[in-house]
Amino acid sequence: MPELPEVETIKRELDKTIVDKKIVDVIVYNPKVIKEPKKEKFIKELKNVKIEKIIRKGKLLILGLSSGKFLTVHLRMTGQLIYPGDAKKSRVSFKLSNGKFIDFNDSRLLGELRLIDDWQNLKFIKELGPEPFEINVKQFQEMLKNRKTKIKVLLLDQKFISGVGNLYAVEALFSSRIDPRRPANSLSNKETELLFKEIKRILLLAIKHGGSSVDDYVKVSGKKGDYMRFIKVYGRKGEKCYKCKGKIERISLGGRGTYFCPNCQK
DNA sequence: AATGGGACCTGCGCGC
DNA sequence: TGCGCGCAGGTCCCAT
Repeated sequence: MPELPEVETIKRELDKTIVDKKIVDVIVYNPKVIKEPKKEKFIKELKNVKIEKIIRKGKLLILGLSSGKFLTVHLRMTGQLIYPGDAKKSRVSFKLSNGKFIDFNDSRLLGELRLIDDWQNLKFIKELGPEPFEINVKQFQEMLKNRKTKIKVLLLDQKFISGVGNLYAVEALFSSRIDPRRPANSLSNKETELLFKEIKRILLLAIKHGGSSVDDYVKVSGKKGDYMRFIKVYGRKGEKCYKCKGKIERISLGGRGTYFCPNCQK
């Protein structure tokens, strides 16, 4: 699932491949993924427009265009951006001035494309919490102080902190040895400090390795990320904990699958 | 504020 | 083998 490291990986690849290229045509195979404006206007306003820069905010990609508008891309679960694409099984394909395509694939159709005047006015952006790299440990501790929500659920809340998804939340809690069910305000200063450090360490390590290809995520090149070999608990229900040889359990928290080692995480 | 549920979606893996 | 079902998770939305 694309989280901050996966989206950042894509951002960096787009910087190298499609920035400064012009969109000459837009082919819409499934208009469902276009949230605004309507398909016809979407196509018309993207033609003959240059892609000037790529911005990432949390898990959202924002393409700055020469028209002054912005194309936002949220991959949700199964979205992919592929370059060069084949414009065959995509949902929307953008033909560039060099004749190549950048494809937006999305098997589950949960992804979102928007062509808008000002991305900073998006509700999603206005409500977005800070990224872990934008705050210090004191601020993180302050944010947790009065929250009774389970720590795992809070880490997934993009309004609280942005960029962390299910996989990295679970991994950070494991390496911090914190039980995901603990109320956020029950964590000691020492624990919150460790957790904060581990979140940042794991996100950075995952960026370094091009993200985790556990579901549909692939890089813009179509190649898989390489973080899977660092995964300690995610998806390992019933398997042996690498640390204590105990059994990894899977429970549901906030409707999300949550993997942890009951022996190591207290 | 916390919590739990459904909705959106489709492909996959499971049990029978 | 084939089929139906539940589940996967990011986000929004609603009810309590």
